[in-house]
Amino acid sequence: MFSHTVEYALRAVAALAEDWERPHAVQKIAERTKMPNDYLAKVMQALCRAGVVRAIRGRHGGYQLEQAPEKLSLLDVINAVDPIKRIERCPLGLSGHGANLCPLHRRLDDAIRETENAFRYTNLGELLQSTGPVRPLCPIEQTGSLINVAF
Amino acid sequence: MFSHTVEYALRAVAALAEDWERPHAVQKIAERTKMPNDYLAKVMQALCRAGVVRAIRGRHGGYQLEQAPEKLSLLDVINAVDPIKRIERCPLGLSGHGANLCPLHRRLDDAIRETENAFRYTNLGELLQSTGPVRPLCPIEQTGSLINVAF
DNA sequence: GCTCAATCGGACATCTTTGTCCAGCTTAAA
DNA sequence: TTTAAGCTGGACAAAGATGTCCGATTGAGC
Repeated sequence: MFSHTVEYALRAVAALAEDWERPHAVQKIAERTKMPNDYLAKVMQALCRAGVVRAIRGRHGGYQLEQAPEKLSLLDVINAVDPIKRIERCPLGLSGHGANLCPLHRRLDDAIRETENAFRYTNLGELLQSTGPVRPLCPIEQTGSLINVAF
Repeated sequence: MFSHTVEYALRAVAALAEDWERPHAVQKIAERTKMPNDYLAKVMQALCRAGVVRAIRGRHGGYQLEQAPEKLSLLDVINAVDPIKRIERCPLGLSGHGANLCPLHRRLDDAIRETENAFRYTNLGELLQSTGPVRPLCPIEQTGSLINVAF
């Protein structure tokens, strides 16, 4: 239901959010999040243009979140790379409807709106903090030991 | 959020549902629903293979719903052409997680599940019958007069 | 049996998404 | 000032989604 690009963007910001006040190189993020390096580079550029992350060029540069994870909603990230489009008007282009959708498109748009809201009201900070009965963080193997990361 | 193919499939079954006990030719459906004739033909074949509609070949043939509109959910239609995929396991392929999703993917999957349910519990019959304060059916111009159709 | 309307299904064209490659620019640090 | 790490952006390749075309096949009605 969501594009690869969205999935990648979310993984990337989740990785940045763990230590958001310093820059992380694309290559490091790519290793961490197991996605194609060069494609991630494009995604990061998009996130940068959208103001979600900041690019620090030059040696020891990289990308870092523009704001604290608590201030960044999942919807911000999604809309930065692959905006969720509500159904504004009759897709059949029937004249004289304006915003009056038929029952079918009303249902579809309702579902889109619910999804939009679910992501609007979830911020990155929550995801990092969340703990539950079932272990919430994915462990990842790194140089022999297990550490918790945010996906 | 939904593919063109899904949109087309839904329009098509909505058109069939209005008079579901007789076959409708692809060309008629295409005119009615304003979509490309030949592409619709492919979509209808998919719906047929999935058991949503029945094909009647030969002269005076066409497609008709396999069941009454009340028995067909929007999810049936969607899954016939472009299945909604839940997130079953960690997309990063991290070992040792099984069904334990991290908070990010849990959120994503929750949203997908909600969407799935919204469509699972809406049937075509409801859409045709629904009347509300705002006019629920799209009027479509046909040979000079206005008639109501289900989109 | 013949004809014609209609589906069937393969081939192909086009566009978008995803993924790759690389030369050039920027900047920290030696 | 030189070097190397790292982003920038253009070009391009591969794959999938969408759209088009057309001959083959089916079956109702004459």
